[in-house]
Amino acid sequence: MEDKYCSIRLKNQLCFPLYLCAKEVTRRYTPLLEELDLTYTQYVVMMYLWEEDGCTVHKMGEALMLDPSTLTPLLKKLEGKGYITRTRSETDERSLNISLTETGSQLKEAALKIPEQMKCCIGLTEEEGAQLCGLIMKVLNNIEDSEKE
Amino acid sequence: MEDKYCSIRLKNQLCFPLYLCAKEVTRRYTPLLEELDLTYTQYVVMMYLWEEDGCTVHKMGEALMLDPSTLTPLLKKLEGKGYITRTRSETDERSLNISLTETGSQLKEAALKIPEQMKCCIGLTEEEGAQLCGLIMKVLNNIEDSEKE
DNA sequence: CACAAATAGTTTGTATGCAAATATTATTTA
DNA sequence: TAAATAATATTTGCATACAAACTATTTGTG
Repeated sequence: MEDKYCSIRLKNQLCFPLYLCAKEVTRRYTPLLEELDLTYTQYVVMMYLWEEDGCTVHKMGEALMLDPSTLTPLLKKLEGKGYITRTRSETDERSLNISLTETGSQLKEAALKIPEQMKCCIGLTEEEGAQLCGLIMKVLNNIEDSEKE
Repeated sequence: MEDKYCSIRLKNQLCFPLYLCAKEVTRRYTPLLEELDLTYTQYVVMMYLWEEDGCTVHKMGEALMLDPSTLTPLLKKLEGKGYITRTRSETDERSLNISLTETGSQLKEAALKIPEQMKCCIGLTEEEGAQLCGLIMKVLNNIEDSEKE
């Protein structure tokens, strides 16, 4: 006999393990990042800055898909730690330039060990990782598309 | 020439698209769940209750991997909406029994349309979905194992 | 040029999430 | 059985996240 409510059973939702996995991976980062005095999101922001030093809040938000209202307090915290500076752009007073301090820049060295440690925790082969990443990107793209509808 | 900092580049992190994907999927649920007056996490809790009515906070937390300190305020909100009741267990005064009200139970009907709508947004084939789910479960298990170390 | 519209950040309000500390009740053990 | 321990939920503190409202600045337009 077919269960009418089959579709709404927790174990039939893809979203739930996805949600759990992201949450647990993030949680697993926490103790590793303690040494750098960074939270997970702060770590992501720093990774972005190590590649795009001097960007604006807006550009960072686009790249990381983070709302400016999420970034503002987070960037102030990073400024408080002495990792970045926040200065109004001279060419456009609306924009805020986010730049690494010497300390923030050098933190990159200490951060090098993090990916290695995490790779062990996640424990996928190169191939599985690529496969997972591909599927995730597909979902991400589909989600964005479905929003325009 | 090999880049020393290659491993720490944002695009080489598996965690980042995973984090983004979960976040975006959750965000995508929000407008759909508005009709049920539920947030995403509240929806997950309700799905659990539709299968495990009368459970305790502890048992729910184990199953959903949510801290009791996350569940307490959330369950109070669901109680405020009239979807559940929270009553001390008679056999063990430490435990709290979470039960669906008639309204909460009937909400299941309206919720039936949610998975269908989401499946479209996510846009994976049956096979891709299963593959993604398998990989995610593998990561989840590895993470948990790595914690015992 | 003046005013409307757009852009960039900030603030406020609501909802997670987890860790650590706390309170209460139940169980174990000496 | 009295004291120590364990189990369960709550409270507190901190850190995201996003939507909506707001401020300041810049750009587009009649």
